[in-house]
Amino acid sequence: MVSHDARWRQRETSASRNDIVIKFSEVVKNFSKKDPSSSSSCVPEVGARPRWPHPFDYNSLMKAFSHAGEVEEVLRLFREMKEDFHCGPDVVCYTSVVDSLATANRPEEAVAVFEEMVSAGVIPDTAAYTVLVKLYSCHLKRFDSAYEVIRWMTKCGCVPDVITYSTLIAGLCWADRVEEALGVLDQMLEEECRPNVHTYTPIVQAYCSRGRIEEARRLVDAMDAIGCPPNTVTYNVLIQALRKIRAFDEVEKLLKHSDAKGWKPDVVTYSIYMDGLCEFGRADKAWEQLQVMLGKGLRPNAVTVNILLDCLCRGSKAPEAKRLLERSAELEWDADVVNYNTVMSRLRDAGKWLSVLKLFSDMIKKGIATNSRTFSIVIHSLCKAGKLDWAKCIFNSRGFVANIVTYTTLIHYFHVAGKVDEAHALFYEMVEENVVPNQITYGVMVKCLCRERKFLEAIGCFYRSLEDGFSPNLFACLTYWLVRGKRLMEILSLLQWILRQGYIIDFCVVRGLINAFCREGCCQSREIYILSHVLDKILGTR
DNA sequence: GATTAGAACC
Repeated sequence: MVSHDARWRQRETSASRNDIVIKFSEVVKNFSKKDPSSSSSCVPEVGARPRWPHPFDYNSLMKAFSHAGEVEEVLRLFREMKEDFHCGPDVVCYTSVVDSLATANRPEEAVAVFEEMVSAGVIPDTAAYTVLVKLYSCHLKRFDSAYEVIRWMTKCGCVPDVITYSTLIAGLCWADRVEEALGVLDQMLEEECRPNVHTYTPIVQAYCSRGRIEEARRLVDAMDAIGCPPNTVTYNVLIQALRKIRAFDEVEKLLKHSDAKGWKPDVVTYSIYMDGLCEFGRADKAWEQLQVMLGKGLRPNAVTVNILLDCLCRGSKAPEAKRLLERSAELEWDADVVNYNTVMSRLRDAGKWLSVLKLFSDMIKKGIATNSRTFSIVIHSLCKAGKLDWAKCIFNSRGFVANIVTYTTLIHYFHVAGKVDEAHALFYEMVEENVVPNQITYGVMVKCLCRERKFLEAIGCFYRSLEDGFSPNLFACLTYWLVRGKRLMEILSLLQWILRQGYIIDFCVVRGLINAFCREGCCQSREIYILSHVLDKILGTR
């Protein structure tokens, strides 16, 4: 069965499927009918049209699926290549698969495929080892292993190149180990491996994200001096940092001198700048930048449009944002699902459920693929307006993909409306549908059960939530309700159990408990004794 | 003809 999450991802990536189909048709042109009885060789005769898909073809397809985040398709093609066509993957194909798995955060499988390549007698090249470095450095932050891969590849006669080192440096920078990254840069220079703009930009970014703007500025200037001029991406990183500290004059200065410095601001540059202007209440100036962009022949993309729509919504102009979205085709804006979700969520917050429904209908008419987030916004909007029946009706409609947020929203509103049975039924349906409850869902359920004075069930629900880790907030919520229900003995045994498990009860939990006890007036005879015992347990004073 | 590195919105 396909999980909800996977179905959600399919919707999220539906736009990129078109690209895949185009690439697939190009590849298919090179394929003739599969003939399992003929020779298994995949190498065409000289001058003959290839009868079998070549590793090139497989690799093009695998890259397209990998780019769209469809790792299962990549793996299916990889298996097909090995089993159906008996055409052993070469180092390039193995590298694509390892990279795809690493990017999809499936490290064990990535390493297993790499090992399979070595066992199959395929010799890894620099690109293959670099993907392993990326896995350990950028994804797992296991730098000892990343260094080990570099030593190992060198021993095998494979020289690490500028990409290998830049990848390692990027990982170190993201892990806030800038000084160590600078050490790697020195090592590169010692080995006469010339750094490029990809090597320096992550370092500029690390300085920027830690507020070390002056060092970032100096490095950008130094890059020019050492013959590795910063490019648009480097400047975008710097501009993002300047925008955060509201140094808009400096951003203007950088843009003004861009020609002289040899770089061209792109749609990302203007989007960053406009987003900063919007965030700090300078919407008019942001819209001016849109004109500047258009004047340079740069078309706003979906991200730019989103920044502007969000800007309107923040300025209490959500209805205006809605009108722009509805006219997006005429304005030649490529409105996407995120744009609609942004405006719809703001309209939902403003209680404009009818406008939310109108935009939802507009999306469907325009053929813009909706996703779970869209449905959650629509459902939430209807629930907020007290239209639970309509919400349930849309929820039950065909083609609807509910996720954890949708379920939790509905459960919450059923609970608030006192429709406890429906709330419970949805919770069980969710579990049956393999949608895993999160701490927010458990919080709603605990409240729901406690309101009905089903304290033991609420405690059971809390124990179940521990599969997802201990949440002090959820624990505080449960104990608050137990105090209100005067279930002091239950609190005591729960606390004993929690402390035995080694979970940490923080200050917020203790304060919440004390407040709850005070509110309930638990200061008489036997109760005050139990209360004192409970507090001693928490504070470890007995 | 294919493989490895950096930036913006929700």
